[in-house]
Amino acid sequence: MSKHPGVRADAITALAEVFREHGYEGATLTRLSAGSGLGKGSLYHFFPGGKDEMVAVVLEEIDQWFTKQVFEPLRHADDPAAAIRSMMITIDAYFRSGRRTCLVGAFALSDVRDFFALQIAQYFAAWRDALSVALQRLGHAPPDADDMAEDIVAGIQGALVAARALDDEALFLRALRRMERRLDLPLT
Amino acid sequence: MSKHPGVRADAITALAEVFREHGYEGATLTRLSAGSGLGKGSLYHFFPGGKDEMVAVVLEEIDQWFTKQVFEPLRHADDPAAAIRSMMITIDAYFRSGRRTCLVGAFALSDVRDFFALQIAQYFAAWRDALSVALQRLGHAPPDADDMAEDIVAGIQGALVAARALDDEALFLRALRRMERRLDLPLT
DNA sequence: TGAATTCTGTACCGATCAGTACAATTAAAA
DNA sequence: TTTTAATTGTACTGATCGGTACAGAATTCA
Repeated sequence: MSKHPGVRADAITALAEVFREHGYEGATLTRLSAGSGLGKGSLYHFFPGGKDEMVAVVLEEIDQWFTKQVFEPLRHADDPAAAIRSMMITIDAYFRSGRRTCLVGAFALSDVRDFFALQIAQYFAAWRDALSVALQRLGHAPPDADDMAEDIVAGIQGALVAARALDDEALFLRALRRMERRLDLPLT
Repeated sequence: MSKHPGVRADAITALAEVFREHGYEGATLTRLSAGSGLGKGSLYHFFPGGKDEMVAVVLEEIDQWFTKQVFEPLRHADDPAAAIRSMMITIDAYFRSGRRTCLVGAFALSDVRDFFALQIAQYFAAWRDALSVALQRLGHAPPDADDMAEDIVAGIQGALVAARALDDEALFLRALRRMERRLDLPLT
C-alpha cells in the first residue's frame, strides 16, 4: 500500500511546528513544504484537503497527545497530587519554557477562532475538566475545583504570552511553580 | 493645513480594531480601508509608510492609552488598593469581558513577535512594573510585589485566551475577581 | 518480469496581496 | 476669485497566495 509508512506521520509533526510558528494564515504552502520536506505535490497527495485538512489533522494530533499525556493521568492516576505535579513538568517540557507556543491558544486569539471554535473549546474544556477531577479527588468541592482548574488552565496560557512578550524563559517555569504552590497540594 | 482635523485620529482607532480582529497579516489593506472608511489613496496619504506605519502608530496609541489610564494611576494614586481595584474595572471594560483581544498579547504569540519585540516587551514590562509599585506601596517587599505583578499581568492575558477559547464572557471577570482576591487588598 | 499503484516535481491557474502613480476633486488661504 | 495644498478614487504593478493538473519516477505486487 503505502511506500513509506510514517512519512505522513512525520509530516504532521513538522506541519504542526510551522503552524505554531507562523499561525494559520502565515503558514504558507511554501513554508509548509519547506518545513515538512515534502513538495507541493506530495503535500496534496497526503492531504488532499489542503491547508484545512493539514491543520485539522494537526489539531487532532495535539488533542490526542494531550489526552494521553495530560488529561487521562489527571483523571485516573492513583495519586492526583503527583499527577498535577507531573503535569507541570510535562507542560514545561512541551512548551519548552514558553519558547514554543500553544497552537490552540494562539488560534483562540486569531481570526481563525470562529472556524476552529469547536476544537478550541473542546481542548480547553477537556483540560479544565480533567484538572478539576484531580482536584476533586484531593477533596475540593466541585465548584472550588472548577474554579481552581479554570485559573490554572488560563494561567498557563497567560504565562506563555508573558514569557514570549518579555522574552523571559524563566518566567514560564516561575509561573507554573506559583500556580502549583497556590493549589497547596498534599505531600505524598 | 489639514482639511478635516481628527480624521487621522479617528482612523487610528478604527485601524486598531482591524488589527485586533485579524492580526497583522490578516489585516489586509482592503479590510483596513473598509474598517476606517478611508480609501486606499487616503490611507497612504495619512500613513505613507503603509501597514508598518499604521501598526506602529496603533501600538503607540495603545501604549499612550494604557500609560495614562492604567500605569500612571497605579504608580501615583493616593490609594494604591483602590487603584488596583479600579484597574480591574478598567481592564474588564477595555477588553469587553474578553470579547476584545489584547493586540500586544496576540502579537507576542504570532510571527510578528520578533518585529515588534521591543514595543511588546515595553508594554508588558511597564504594566508589571507599575503594578509592582502599587503593591510595594501597600507594604509588599519588592521581590514579592514583582512576583505578584507578573502573576496578574500574565493572568489577564490567560483570561483573555481562555474566555475566547471557551466563548465564555463571564470567565474573564471571574478571573479578574480571583486575581484581585488573591492580592488580599486592604479595605479603604 | 510486467502491471498497478503510490508518490513527486513542475508548470500553471485565478485571486489577492502591498504598494505606486497620478489625475480629479475638495477645501483652505490669499 | 484665484491660487495653493490637502485629500481621494482608480487603475495599475509585480509578487505571492492556495490550489489544480498531470506526466514521470519510484515502489509494490502479481
